[in-house]
Amino acid sequence: MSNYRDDQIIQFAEAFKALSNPNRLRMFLHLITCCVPGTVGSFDAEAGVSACVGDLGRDLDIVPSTVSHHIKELHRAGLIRMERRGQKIECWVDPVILRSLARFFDEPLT
Amino acid sequence: MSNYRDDQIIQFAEAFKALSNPNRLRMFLHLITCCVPGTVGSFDAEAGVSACVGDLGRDLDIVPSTVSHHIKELHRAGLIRMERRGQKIECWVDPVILRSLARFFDEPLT
DNA sequence: AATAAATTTCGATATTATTCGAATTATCGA
DNA sequence: TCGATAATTCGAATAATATCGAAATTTATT
Repeated sequence: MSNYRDDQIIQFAEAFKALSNPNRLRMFLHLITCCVPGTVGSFDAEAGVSACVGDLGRDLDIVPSTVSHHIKELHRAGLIRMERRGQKIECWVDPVILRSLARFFDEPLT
Repeated sequence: MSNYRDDQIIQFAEAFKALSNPNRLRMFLHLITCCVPGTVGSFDAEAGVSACVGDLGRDLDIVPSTVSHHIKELHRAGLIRMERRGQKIECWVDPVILRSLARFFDEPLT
């Protein structure tokens, strides 16, 4: 039937579950648009381009502990990577899974 | 930030929610691979190529009422279309949303 | 009209998810 | 070392989801 193994299907389902929450999806889009996938945003406080946990929760009307929880979910699903830089923890989108998700929907059309 | 309006983000989140259940994702993949998106599968019982509700539940170890529920979810999320043909109800993938989902992940990479 | 096949609806239950607030940990700067 | 900032952990309340089985509906066949 499908070209994917069952464990791959499970993995895709996990990714979609992570993106099924509107707030998590907004965070993911924030990361996608604020910096080139695979890289953390440059630290320009003026331009407001950044990607730490606190920034991702801004404009979302949820408390920090909830933001933290959501980011952990995105990370568990393999969508983002995280790294501590001083007090802040930087996040960025994993370009590999982004590519595989694009192919997931693109392949059947080509 | 993102290129999408908030109502579009909500709509994407709905689509991802529908695909977040492994059984629903398998059904979706079944539809994608059994027939060209936008068309129902040809009715060749020999080849086993078809896309009615009963067929989608086969090999999935879930009862018909659960299959029906899942298909309704896929339909509510706008992922598939359905049409009655006699006793059976045929399903096929909506090519428009498939394209928009592909772009969702493809755009940031290009 | 009666039966069979395909699907849906409904109600129930068990599991999982969302979000909060309080308390805790980690790091930086004075 | 103290205080401030950033983030996490934990427990709890509420809401949503997945799945089943029984009963009902729709369509085709005899």
